[in-house]
Amino acid sequence: MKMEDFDAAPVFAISVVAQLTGMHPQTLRQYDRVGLVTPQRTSGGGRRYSARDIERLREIQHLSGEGIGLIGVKRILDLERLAEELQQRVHRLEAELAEAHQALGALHQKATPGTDVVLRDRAAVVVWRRPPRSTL
Amino acid sequence: MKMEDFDAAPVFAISVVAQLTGMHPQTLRQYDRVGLVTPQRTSGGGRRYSARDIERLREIQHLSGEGIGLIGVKRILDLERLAEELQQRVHRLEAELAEAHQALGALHQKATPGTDVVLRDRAAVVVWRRPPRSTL
DNA sequence: TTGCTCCTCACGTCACGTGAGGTGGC
DNA sequence: TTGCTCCTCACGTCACGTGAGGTGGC
Repeated sequence: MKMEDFDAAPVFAISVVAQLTGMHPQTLRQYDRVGLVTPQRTSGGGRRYSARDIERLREIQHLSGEGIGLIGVKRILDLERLAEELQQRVHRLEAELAEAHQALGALHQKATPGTDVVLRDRAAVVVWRRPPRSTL
Repeated sequence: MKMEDFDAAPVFAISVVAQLTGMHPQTLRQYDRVGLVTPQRTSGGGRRYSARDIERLREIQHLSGEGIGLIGVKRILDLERLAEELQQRVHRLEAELAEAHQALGALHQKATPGTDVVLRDRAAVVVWRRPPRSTL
């Protein structure tokens, strides 16, 4: 069982979540109604919140405390998630570039004298063959 | 003179902006007061809006029309700008990686037989030297 | 049964757009 | 002067949190 499963497990009743977060149960139901935090349901209809739900509630609590309305909160959470994803993608790409850069350096030592390597910025790489002098 | 200078030139009086955007002059003053859109001022104290200001006003108009409050709008505009920046950075990095990738391919043809190149995913690159068989 | 849950309806507060009212400088 | 600008104060509307009131299932 992966850790994510624990985070997503629907275990907390609404009263427990209300105590944990200090939020009014009606507020939690309202958030559910507008689709901000949608807990799982028991067969009887009771809400069961996961640890991830609670974490999201805390983020909402923070933004709402700054005076931001629910529609705005939803948009902001989406945008923050998007920005986080992009940030990670940037990090991954930078690592791959550094790797390629290193590989190029190593390979260059093995290349024939007729080939040259130029590094632009930190990472951009260009390869060209010197025109043979004999033909000029 | 660069194009940016035209976009940032403070040329529109508040009445003109109100007509252009269909917004109430008082609303524009309110946005100024809370720091959402801060136009330049004439020496007499009059507001002068730039084309960029008006563009920002239209974005605000759109978000506000969805029922998002001013504080939320400010946060969202900032986040959208951040996401856009990151997106461009991703594009640039991907282009650089492709360039490095191509360079590696070209260089590889010139490399000595003792060196090898491995491409992971679309871009990750690893270089290693085969262990000499004679020593095993 | 008791304590929890569900739901809807309603009220208070606050944000925000809009207007009035009075002022001053091109 | 006329038309524009500035500002503050105030009102109406709406979003949102909170509460009451009545219901049903472990």
